[in-house]
Amino acid sequence: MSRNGRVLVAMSGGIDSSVAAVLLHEQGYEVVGMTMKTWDYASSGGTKKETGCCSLDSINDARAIAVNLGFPHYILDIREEFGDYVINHFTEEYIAGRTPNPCVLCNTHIKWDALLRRADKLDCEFIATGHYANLRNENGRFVISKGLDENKDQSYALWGISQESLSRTIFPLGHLRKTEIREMARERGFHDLVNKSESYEICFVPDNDYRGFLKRRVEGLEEQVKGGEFVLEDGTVVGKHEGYPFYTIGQRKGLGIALGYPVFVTEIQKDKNRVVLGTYEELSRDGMWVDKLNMGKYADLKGMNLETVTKVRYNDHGTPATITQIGDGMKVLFHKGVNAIAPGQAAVFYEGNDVVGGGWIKASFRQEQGE
RNA sequence: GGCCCGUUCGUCUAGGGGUUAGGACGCAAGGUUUUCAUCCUUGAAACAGGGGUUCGAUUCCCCUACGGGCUA
Repeated sequence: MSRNGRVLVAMSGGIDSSVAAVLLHEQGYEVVGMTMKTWDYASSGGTKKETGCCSLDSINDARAIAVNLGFPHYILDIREEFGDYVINHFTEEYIAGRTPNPCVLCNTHIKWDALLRRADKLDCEFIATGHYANLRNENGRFVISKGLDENKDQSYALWGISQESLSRTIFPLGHLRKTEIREMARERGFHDLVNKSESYEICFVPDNDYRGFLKRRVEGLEEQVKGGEFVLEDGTVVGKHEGYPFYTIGQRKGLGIALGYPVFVTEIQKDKNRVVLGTYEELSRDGMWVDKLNMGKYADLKGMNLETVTKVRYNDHGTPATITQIGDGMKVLFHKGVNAIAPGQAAVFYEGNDVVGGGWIKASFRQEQGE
């Protein structure tokens, strides 16, 4: 029955990873299911019941699929390593005045490593996830490319995974559309999955209130930073804020500032505890510096320019940009202005549908200030 | 102390004897989204108070309160 080998499938309990497991099973892989527990909801202080990927319900949902199809299912407890690395990084970044992306960080440094280690113990050659992305081997490189379903494409979240990890990874859903996934689940009688609402919050912030989480987690933070000033780009003070860590560049909602026109956070000045506000036009930047690169399609771009479409956020459509590798960092020059570049978020470079690589945004600049 | 002007959603305002009192920003709720955000849709929300005139007053008139201009 193991025509294709053994594969460890990361199952969150949601429809996507469940269908991924089902498909691999039907394709003749010897499937082993694995649900990761990254966080204990009891300790995050929220009052809402568990809804995320690590809840008891989710684990049971994943297990039910495994039982139904007759393959083994395990729970992988990575609370310790996840908490130390991802959550500490998360709070440190906000305190540093940046905007972290814990999901990408987890994929890059925790999830794949943890899965592969467990895969080794269970004699699995491969691991698989329910991400909407494709993967191919070309010129000795493993190249991630966008999922077929443009609206669901998740390649952005995967830029940080090492070549070595990718060499053992399968994305069974990359060539499918969400509507097809739903249809497959329905055909196979998994009606609960079809109706299950998807969870979008950070897995360790189940009530979706990251500000509350930060306040609970960092002793004295709230008192220390509250009462800073909102200023316009010309320095005019227009109000008081809750503290610089509670804002992100590009943010509009929750400022409580009514000037007659919409204003956005354009800059966070940590040292002065100031949050700079500006118009939509004032959010625009011409380029940025990206570091901690992980290259995908090409091993190295040193000494050459590459035309790409670069995303600065998960949900960004991407903007044409010329990228130039300088040392271990990348200089990105956009062909037109890009709004709301937030240091701490990930930048991902695309060539067509292929992920060239990515890194963490260090700083953005306007043309006259660049170079 | 005399003579003028102003007071409309939380904010800035449009309007003007019969209007569902309009808009922008803010706020709230949904939608989109494995981060934070953005974006989209919908919603709640006001005529300073008291008297008149009138079929009818937020609008016209008169007082009271709070704000701006020449004069002793």
